[in-house]
Amino acid sequence: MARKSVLASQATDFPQWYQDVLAKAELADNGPVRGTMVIRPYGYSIWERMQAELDARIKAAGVPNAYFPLFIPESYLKREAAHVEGFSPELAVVTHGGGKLLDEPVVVRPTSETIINAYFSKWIQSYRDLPFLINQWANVVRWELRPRLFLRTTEFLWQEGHTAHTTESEAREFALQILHDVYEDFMVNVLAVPILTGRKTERERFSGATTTWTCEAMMRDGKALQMGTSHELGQNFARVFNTTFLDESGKEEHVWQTSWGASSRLMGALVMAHGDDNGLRIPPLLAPVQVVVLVVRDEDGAGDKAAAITAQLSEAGLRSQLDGRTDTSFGRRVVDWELKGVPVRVEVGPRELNAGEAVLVRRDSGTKTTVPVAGLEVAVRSALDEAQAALLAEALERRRARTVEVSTVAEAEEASRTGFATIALRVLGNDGETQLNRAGVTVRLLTRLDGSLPGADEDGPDAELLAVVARAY
RNA sequence: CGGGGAGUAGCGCAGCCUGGCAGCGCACCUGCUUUGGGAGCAGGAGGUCGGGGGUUCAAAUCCCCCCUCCCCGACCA
Repeated sequence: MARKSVLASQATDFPQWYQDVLAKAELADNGPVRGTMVIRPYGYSIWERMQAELDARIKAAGVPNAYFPLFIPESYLKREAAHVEGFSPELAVVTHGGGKLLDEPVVVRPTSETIINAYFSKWIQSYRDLPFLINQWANVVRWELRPRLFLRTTEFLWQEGHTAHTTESEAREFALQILHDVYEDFMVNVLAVPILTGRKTERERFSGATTTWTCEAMMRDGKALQMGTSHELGQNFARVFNTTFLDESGKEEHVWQTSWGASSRLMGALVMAHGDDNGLRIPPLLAPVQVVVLVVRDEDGAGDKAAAITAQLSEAGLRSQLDGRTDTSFGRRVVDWELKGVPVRVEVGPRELNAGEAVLVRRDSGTKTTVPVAGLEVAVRSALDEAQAALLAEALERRRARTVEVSTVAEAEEASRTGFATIALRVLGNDGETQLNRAGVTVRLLTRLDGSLPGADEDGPDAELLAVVARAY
């Protein structure tokens, strides 16, 4: 009964490990059309947890949900020059409908700024209507040249928020509020993934935005992943869609807008930020199943006892599940739950029964402790709390260890082989960014020297900014 | 689209060079024994060998064309 490895090891072949774990943990499969993805029930249950956590934060920011059409008139996209230029190569365009050639092709939304603005201009009349806030949960399509499950798929799931405000500063404030109170809070406190927040460089900015704010994290292979973005759109879309309002003095003004999104890519972040050679490690606050109860051997009523323990844990408010299988070897069952990353495992066998105990195993550390069944929920809860904190601490430490300050572009390129590099923007410059791009390295974000967010206009040769550069997914 | 690798059972692969009954491991089904870290034995089912064309008595194998997937780039959440 020697243990065989189920997954490729991360150190040997990280991309293979990623594919292995998606399959073995039953998260997703490739769809039949290149770049499409089937999200399996276990994977989807995790996504639903992400949705629930994000949605609650979005609502707390005062943004209600709505739904806009999948199909957008092609002409809408073409109105905003930078926007259409940014998206045209990745659009899916429908030319036929009902068996006939369409007069005007419709595009499958790559994002919904245009169609939402068409309705904002209809609904917004007065400063009294502002701020106008909308979020939608939807699928979008961007024809990808190089798809990867969750990280970059042709069709993906996301939420996209769209807001309109009376002033630029109010719009900026809102974009940053979403960045911090929705994205950063969720990513750090629920996903247990430490992130850097900052501003995108001009070439990394969203097509049609004036400023893009981003959340970037380091994966276990040292590469960066953009986990969410919040954009200031200025009046770009308002002008082309004529989204105006009458201000208090009766003057007609264009609204100032934001848009912001986080996608099913977060699933990839979860896998690559915490997963180890034994499978996923899901942070307890996110986990759809927080604790699984296993019957080691169904003797002396162990099966019944395990069911009772599961009920006990559920009643205590823990997301619990009983694995009552007895036709599969114990080792197999353990490996299954490790692959799925369930944070805590409770093992009940004849040995513990007599003593009124159970074995509690933490997935993140592998730590095993024997605890009394009476009050088990307290021990489980504290194990979950510790695991949540440990995953965040581990990820933070990895990022710290793999981030180096450099003072030349060549050093930045070298450091990007294993992690992040920070370099003064003044030293990097536009040419340095080009040079790094050629080597497959991008500027992930810009911050002030102390790591705080720069102003949206804090730019130019005088700005004392720091660039964080890395290879990215 | 450029460079590299690979398509053979659900998954992982051998067979191809040198043409001659389509195989192995895991998974699956049945039975028995098992169950404290991927159980054992016995029996069984499962294949247009990515697709099309060609050469040949005979093609997974040789030739031509096409398609798909993976890795590294260019586009991007």
